[in-house]
Amino acid sequence: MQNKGSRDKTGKSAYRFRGRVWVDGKEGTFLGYGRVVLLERIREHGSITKAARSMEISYRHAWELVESMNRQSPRPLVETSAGGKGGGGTRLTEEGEKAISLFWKFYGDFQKFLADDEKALRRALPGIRCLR
Amino acid sequence: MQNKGSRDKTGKSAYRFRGRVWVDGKEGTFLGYGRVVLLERIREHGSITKAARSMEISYRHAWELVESMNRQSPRPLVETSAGGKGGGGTRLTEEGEKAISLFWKFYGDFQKFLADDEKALRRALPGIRCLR
DNA sequence: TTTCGTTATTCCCTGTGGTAAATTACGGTA
DNA sequence: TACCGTAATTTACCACAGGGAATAACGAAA
Repeated sequence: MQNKGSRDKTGKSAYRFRGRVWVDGKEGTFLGYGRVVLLERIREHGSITKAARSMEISYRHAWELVESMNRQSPRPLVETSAGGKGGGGTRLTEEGEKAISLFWKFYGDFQKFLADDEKALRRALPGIRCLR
Repeated sequence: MQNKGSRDKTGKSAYRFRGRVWVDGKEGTFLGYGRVVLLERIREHGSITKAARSMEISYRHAWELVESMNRQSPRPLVETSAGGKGGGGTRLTEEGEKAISLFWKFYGDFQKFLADDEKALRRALPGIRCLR
């Protein structure tokens, strides 16, 4: 079968410039997309359990992410308490808020870079649409 | 133990802004760092077998990457021949050369973005060094 | 002291991406 | 025709990240 390759049915290039960004700490990933969404869900729900359910990840996984973030920050992004009223809970610290806004800034800049660079590369290499 | 968190022994922030970029085609990844290095090794060695060995990946994996790239391009990036003198071999096409230079341009732009944005974010948020 | 819902921890299971190895196909060359 | 080193393909196996379930720890309130 003939390979239509790089174009979709509209004739536009089917290639897309993609990527991911994250912030590394001393033991690997410190902040990434999923981690920051988790922080936001924790702020919203006040518990790791509910935050995990809302993201459809296991409590175990969510807890490990929280632990990893807290270990890599001089001050925890999240404070937990087990037992007590309502069984306990989890609350976002000021540090956590700052981490969220820092990451979204980074993330937003990156999305803009992707769009701009794709445009620039298409302009610079007219044949890019088919890698010609 | 006290969590030293975000600084290394020099007092500089231990956080690093990282990321990956790739080019998506119609069945997922089309070009990425490993794939492009593979293309270069194929150009250098003239065989998938030797290219794979030089990268310490399995022949199977290398072959799948080549297949995937060829399927997603209107013209193959790599041409293979089985049998014949020397048992056959693999050669990079003009299309393959273009793919390599396109990706490295994209990759280089991204590295620059990472450095610039890290600098900009540190300037914009003075407390970023400790997420303070 | 019992209850309750959460955090914290452990154990087992599984899907998956990959390697390793064996086998076949290939086609020039001697 | 036999040989050779590669491409192509199949099968078996393995490592491990993550899910799920089970259990303990916790501490305020009734």
